[in-house]
Amino acid sequence: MNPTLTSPPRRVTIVDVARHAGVSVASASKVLRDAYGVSEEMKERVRASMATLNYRPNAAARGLRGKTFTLGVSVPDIDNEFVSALVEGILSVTEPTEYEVLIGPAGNASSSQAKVIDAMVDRQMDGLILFSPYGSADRIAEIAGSTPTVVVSRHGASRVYDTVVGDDMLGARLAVQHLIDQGHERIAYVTHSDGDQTDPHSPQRVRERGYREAMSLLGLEARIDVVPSTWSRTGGTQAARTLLARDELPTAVFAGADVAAFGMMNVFGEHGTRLPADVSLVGYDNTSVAQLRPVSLTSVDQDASSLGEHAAQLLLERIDGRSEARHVVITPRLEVRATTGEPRRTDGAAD
Amino acid sequence: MNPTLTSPPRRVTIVDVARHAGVSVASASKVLRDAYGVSEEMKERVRASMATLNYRPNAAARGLRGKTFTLGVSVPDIDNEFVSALVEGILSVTEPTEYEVLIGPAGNASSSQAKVIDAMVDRQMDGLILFSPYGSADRIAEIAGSTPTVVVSRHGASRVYDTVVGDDMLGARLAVQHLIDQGHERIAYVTHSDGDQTDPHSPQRVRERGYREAMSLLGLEARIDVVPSTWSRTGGTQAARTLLARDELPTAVFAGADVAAFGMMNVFGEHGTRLPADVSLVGYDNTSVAQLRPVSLTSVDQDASSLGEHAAQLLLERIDGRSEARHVVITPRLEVRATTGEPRRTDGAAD
DNA sequence: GGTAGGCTGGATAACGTTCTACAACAAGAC
DNA sequence: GTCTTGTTGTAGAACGTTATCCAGCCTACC
Repeated sequence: MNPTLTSPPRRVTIVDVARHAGVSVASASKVLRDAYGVSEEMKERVRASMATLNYRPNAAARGLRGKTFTLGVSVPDIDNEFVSALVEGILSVTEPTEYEVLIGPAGNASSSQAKVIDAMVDRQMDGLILFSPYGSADRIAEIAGSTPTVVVSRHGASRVYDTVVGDDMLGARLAVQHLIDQGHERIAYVTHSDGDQTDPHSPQRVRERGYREAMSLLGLEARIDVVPSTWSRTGGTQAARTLLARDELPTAVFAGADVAAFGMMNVFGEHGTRLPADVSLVGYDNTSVAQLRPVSLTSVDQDASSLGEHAAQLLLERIDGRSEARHVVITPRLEVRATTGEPRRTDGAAD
Repeated sequence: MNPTLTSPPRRVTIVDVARHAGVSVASASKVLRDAYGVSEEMKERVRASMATLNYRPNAAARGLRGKTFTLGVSVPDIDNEFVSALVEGILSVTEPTEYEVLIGPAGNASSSQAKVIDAMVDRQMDGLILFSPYGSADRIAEIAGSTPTVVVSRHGASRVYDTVVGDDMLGARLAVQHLIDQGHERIAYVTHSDGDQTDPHSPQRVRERGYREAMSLLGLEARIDVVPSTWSRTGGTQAARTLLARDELPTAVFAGADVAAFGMMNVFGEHGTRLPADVSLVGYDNTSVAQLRPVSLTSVDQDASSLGEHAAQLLLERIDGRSEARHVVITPRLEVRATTGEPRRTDGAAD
């Protein structure tokens, strides 16, 4: 069948298209790019040749001179419901465009994150969406200097890149307020202490500030109780074990992320600690697992999908040439479910 | 600071490295690639220059002649726990290598899948891992002809690409056998009917065959009951509604995927249908959500992470030059949890 | 009827790498 | 001393595209 039996048929290039249409390569390139200076008639002819030859431009070659039409999304772990929703939002915006989205699994170490981001830059991607990146703001700014960049879920505005964040201060306040409204006073906050501890712009730190502020505002500063852990299922199990090892369990726990809350649920379940009878639990992100009926976790919703849409929108604008920075803040909302209720009356005043 | 104030500093290229080290570009390229014909002394000198100049090769340019050191993983939806585990397995193998993994969100339509796969080929990726692809076997073979390819979770061996699959026949049999052992007879199977209906190699079809065979083998062919739906949370809710609308609920449901089972759990919960008292439920994939204590779904485990490891391993071998195809089958295992139990005695013989 | 200007189309030099072919040289064999 | 052989380094042509310039040609205007 194939004239040269051994090797696979060579890919059709723009040269083949040009020859087939009887025009120069330059002209073929022009119609491919919709550039100025080609007659309607020629456009049609070249387009027809592209179709019959089944031509697809080589993105690698394109990248060398022009654009790659590729957007990179770096995420710490894809094993995160929040990330799925975010990506879905991004895709809904990019789908009608000619851009392709590729996701880089960046891991939770700042070194592996840097590696993935570098890899995306090295592949000449046209734009980057970084989800909750660990690197220093300077490093991000440096990258943004050469490649349009939008940062998601990391506070701290910049002049050189755009940001899209949920209002984590408010989200934390909503969670704490809800618990206090129900009569809780001993409310613990489970934080994420991986990555860059000192970065005041990480969601975990901002949520912590929201928690502290809400507690203080309601006269509970003495009860402030921050449990260091990580926002993962295993982090949650560890945090729960830490709490259970104490003399007295707090009456409520605000886990900074749903995943951590899930880990805690497992441990509480094993120990016969009931939710919300023995302890109330609030998560963050309102992932689809939290919405599962057997789980029914009270959680702060920050509309990941809309975060993603905004991010993609901003990125496309950046690529189109916008140079002043924009910063979008999404307002979170508390979704009350079955894991929160009134505290058990422990001290004095029996039933 | 910057000599040319406006534009960002030009990237350092191999030409800069060569000049800095006082050698030719060709030689610099040789040490970069660890190619034959360079003295130790020169290697060191060039490596030093690369380090001081902070040189990173341009992957797009590399792709034009050599390799891009990029592996593409196409997945229908990343909002799938199984996929997360798969990717994790892949990364554990590729991490020590110089290859970078990028994930393409391919969606559930066969058109969008094709688009993503094309995009990866166009970007000159060195190898492809396709998870549960929809396209025809011919189309996949065509791609595999030009780019090393490993197909995951799609049965049907090929001479031109490798495959890694769970033994879905066996998995289905394990699930059905378990239910029958507990005394069930009216066991429904919820299948996925998106995509290519006629493809006998899709997991849904193979699991269906396993289900039918197990039922028949135990004399229950009259009870065979295949519920068409989709393997997603909403698919599950629809399937559950369909079942509830019948005169009589089956005593057990084998959902072909955990996600579908989750959707069903929600609906059953709303309707006061208890698990397993009123109906037993078995999933497939043993996702981490199934393992969550409040969920505790009985499920077939096919060790996604090991699937991923095998796939990555095979792909690296392919890239290294292996040309005969290899096909790996992973043996699944049933994980019994709280959603399965003896059927309620409905007919005759009261307590 | 000359010429300025607007359209079309094409030549051609990049872009940053790889890799083949070859040059230069040294060392050993006769 | 010449010839072979082996080692180390380099020139330079790809790879597939983009984008800048320039050459025709046609029209319209003086």
